[in-house]
Amino acid sequence: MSFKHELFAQFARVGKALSNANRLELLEFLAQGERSVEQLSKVAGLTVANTSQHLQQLRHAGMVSCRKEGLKVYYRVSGDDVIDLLGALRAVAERHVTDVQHLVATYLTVKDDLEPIPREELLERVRDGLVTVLDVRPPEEYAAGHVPGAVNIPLGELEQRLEELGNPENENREIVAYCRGPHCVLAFDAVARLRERGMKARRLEDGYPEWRTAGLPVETT
Amino acid sequence: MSFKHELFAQFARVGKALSNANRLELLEFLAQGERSVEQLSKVAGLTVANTSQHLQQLRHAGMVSCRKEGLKVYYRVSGDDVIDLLGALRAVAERHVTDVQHLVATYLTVKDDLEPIPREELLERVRDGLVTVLDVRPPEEYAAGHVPGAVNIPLGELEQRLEELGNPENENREIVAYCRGPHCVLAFDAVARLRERGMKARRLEDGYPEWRTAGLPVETT
DNA sequence: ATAGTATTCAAGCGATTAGTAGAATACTGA
DNA sequence: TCAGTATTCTACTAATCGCTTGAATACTAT
Repeated sequence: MSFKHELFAQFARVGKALSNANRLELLEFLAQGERSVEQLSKVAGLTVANTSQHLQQLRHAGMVSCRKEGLKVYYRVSGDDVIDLLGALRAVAERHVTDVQHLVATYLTVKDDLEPIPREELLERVRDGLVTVLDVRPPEEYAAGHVPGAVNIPLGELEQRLEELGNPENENREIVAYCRGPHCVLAFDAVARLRERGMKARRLEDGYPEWRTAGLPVETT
Repeated sequence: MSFKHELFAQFARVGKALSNANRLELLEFLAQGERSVEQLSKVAGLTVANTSQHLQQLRHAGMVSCRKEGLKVYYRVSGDDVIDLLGALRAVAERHVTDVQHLVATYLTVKDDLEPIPREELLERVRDGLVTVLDVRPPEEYAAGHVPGAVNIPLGELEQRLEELGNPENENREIVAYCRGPHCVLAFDAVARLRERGMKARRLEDGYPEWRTAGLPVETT
């Protein structure tokens, strides 16, 4: 009978790792690919020491692994099952925590208007050459892996680099934007801006990590 | 940008619900079906007040719902996505927390010897009438739902009621036992005992909640 | 060696959490 | 109405958690 108790205690250790907003944010960044402690601390707005401590908690919970290269230590999620877990967590929060629905409704009012496109559908259209895929994440994240054929224009440079997207002969070609995940605001923003310019733009239903773990093809460099 | 932070804070609320061993145990029982506060407190070995408090935390995280009937309040998981989340948590713990592997190896040394059978395979064999399915959970849980055609013999009564399983004309008929979930010891025990008697017994890979949420047929009463 | 950099460790604080115990609430049946 | 029962609420304590600060470690380049 103590076996059972021990087992639940170990499961709870993984649960604990998920019980803090900053750790979840770190995990989401790690889901994009390998990152150093310093990068992570910047992006999450935490001190380096604090970030390091969170990362070690995640490591004890078996959710991330690390590798040392020279001075730097690079962390990564330790398997696709971790990304699945994050997805399941998100799903429950979205469906059952009314505050999340409220938040999403408040900040992403245009959510339904953006007509998100499912992964499989996008893949088909890419194969048929019907769409231009736009990756609005920072170049480092794009370099670590992206949807095949996607054009990388970080959100901040979108306005200046519009011509990279447009095909003069076919100005109504559809653009599908994606970013880090289903709640990342980058893609929402991009679609809104493109539409302001009269372009036909939609959003991928989720982000790059989900694309990759779904076993769909990816491209690097 | 505060949107993002708020969102992670809400996800963390769900994570917090998963961060305590007792709450996870309560959730596992709830995954079997509806239960009153008193039942839950008994089975988890907690005081009623404490159980009630845990349940309310789970409710605020949107993981359980409740319904009042007369004096009693019945709790239940608020959707199949919650069961998926528990499964994902278990999967990560099993694959990455070495202590879990150690625990399982120590207490369930026979795990591999029991040749667990996957859900789909069992369903086929049941259809072909090749196996006898044995549900070793308590009668209340059996009544709330079980694998079609399964015989219910709680573990404690197994030795006395062996004849309900055996077919005199075909003593080598295979028996597949299942219980609450992949780490519940009931089915392990049952298989071990049946094998001691020279019977051909195996274990279902996971338990009843997983069977049900996989969309496989269930039977009640 | 030495200086510089990335990360981890250790100690300490305020805030949060798990649990207990006892009172309060809500409902049922006599 | 009143007694009995299931659940929830309200303090309260001990333990844990998140974060900060400053020192320690590990590695690189000069």
